[in-house]
Amino acid sequence: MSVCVRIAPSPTGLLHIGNVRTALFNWLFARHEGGEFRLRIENTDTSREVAAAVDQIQDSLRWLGLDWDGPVTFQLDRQGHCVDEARRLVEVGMAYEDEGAIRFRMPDEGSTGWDDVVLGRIDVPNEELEDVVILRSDGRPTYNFASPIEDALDGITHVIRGPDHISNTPKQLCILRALGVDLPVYAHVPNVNGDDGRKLSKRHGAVTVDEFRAEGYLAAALANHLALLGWSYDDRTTVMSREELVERFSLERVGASPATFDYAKLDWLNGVYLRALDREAYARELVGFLRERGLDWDESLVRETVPLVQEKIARLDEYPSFARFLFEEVEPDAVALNGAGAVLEEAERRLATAEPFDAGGVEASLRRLAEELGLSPRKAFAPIRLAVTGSTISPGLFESIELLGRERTLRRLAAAAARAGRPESSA
RNA sequence: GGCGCAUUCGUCUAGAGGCCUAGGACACCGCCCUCUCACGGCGGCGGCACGGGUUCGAAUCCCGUAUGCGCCUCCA
Repeated sequence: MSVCVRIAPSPTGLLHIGNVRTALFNWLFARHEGGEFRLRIENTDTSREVAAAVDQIQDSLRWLGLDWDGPVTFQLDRQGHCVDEARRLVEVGMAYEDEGAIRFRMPDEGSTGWDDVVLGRIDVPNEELEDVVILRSDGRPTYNFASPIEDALDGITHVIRGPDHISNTPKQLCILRALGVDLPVYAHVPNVNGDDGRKLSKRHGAVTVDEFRAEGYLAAALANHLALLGWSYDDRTTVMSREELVERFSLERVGASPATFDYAKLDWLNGVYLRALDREAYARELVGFLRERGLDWDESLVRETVPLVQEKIARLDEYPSFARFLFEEVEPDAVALNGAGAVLEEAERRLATAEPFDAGGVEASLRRLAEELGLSPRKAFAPIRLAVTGSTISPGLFESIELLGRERTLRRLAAAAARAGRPESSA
């Protein structure tokens, strides 16, 4: 039988990364099995906020590459069916009216259990199961009724969801049995927590897909990292492409204990992905990122900087501060420049005539300068870097100067020299 | 409070009774490379929550304790 899974977020806000991880597991499982992955929105009203959240959810899934099969379905659209089923259960005596609402009659004896793919066998004594409300007095079905019915309607074969649903499962199982439909397989995957062991929230850092995207993470890196939260392929494989994840994923290897989201590891992984990109792909990601940031820096120059920054930054959002000097004027800290006047003037004098004015030519010229002034390269280049890039941290100095061009370089060196003063006159 | 689930280095994890002197990765520390920052290389620190069993043998099985989380809504 072909596999069919679903992700069923409620449109109450932006897609939380924990739900995204669960969505990813569903998607990986479906793709691995050659089955279907569906998107169902558990909406209970049709307000404008809901419509916006629905778009948001779809954008997030699409950006991550989690494509779904078939149309997006809405819980609200199938209320009628749920109501019919509730009435039917009342007619056959498996449910009863209680002050206007309808409750499902849970069995009193025996137990209800299932073989959870992740947790193993779980059995719950039926006496602990309350007669749950399946239809509210206003006629709307409740979650514990609508959700399993829709799963049945959609032909869901595997319900892969968060652990907060474990105690709902026996109730849903009883309802499904009363309805006489096929039972799905359940897999309750563990939570993703913040570093304090609690639910991941804003104060831990980015929590929605949008936020990760805005911080310059690559979709493939995020997906890779998320996949490793609660699942692993073996004892040594960390970096896996989307294709490899699909090929290797299995529910059997999903662990039972909750994971803590490790931002530092994501940064490292993102760097790995960023460095692996070819120049064109990197440029595309970078240009797209800057555009979303609202930075209208010259695209062709941005593209030229790729070789200078690719190995240096782990997140795209590090780019602006790292390469700003190529697009905007700089203001080196005068105190840090103090006493470097001689070096700066000499650098200006030599670079005025250095040929060719490319990274190699500039490097040869500046190294000679350092040697002749009796300075270590480190010492000699520090003030030059500061004068030219405005920072003590920058891409390679010589490549940066080449890109900046002779004219702007000389101007910055002169301006810095004027503010720097001579070593003996430093105050 | 009741019920449920979980518990291996700081973090993600490997481990399905002997392969474990518990492996890998991130982080951290040190050294090397080096024009800064990164990258890369080498090395180091560091863990089976606790207590009882079972067994010739337990990180692995059982029981209990502790801790964390979840559910106990006419929320989803």
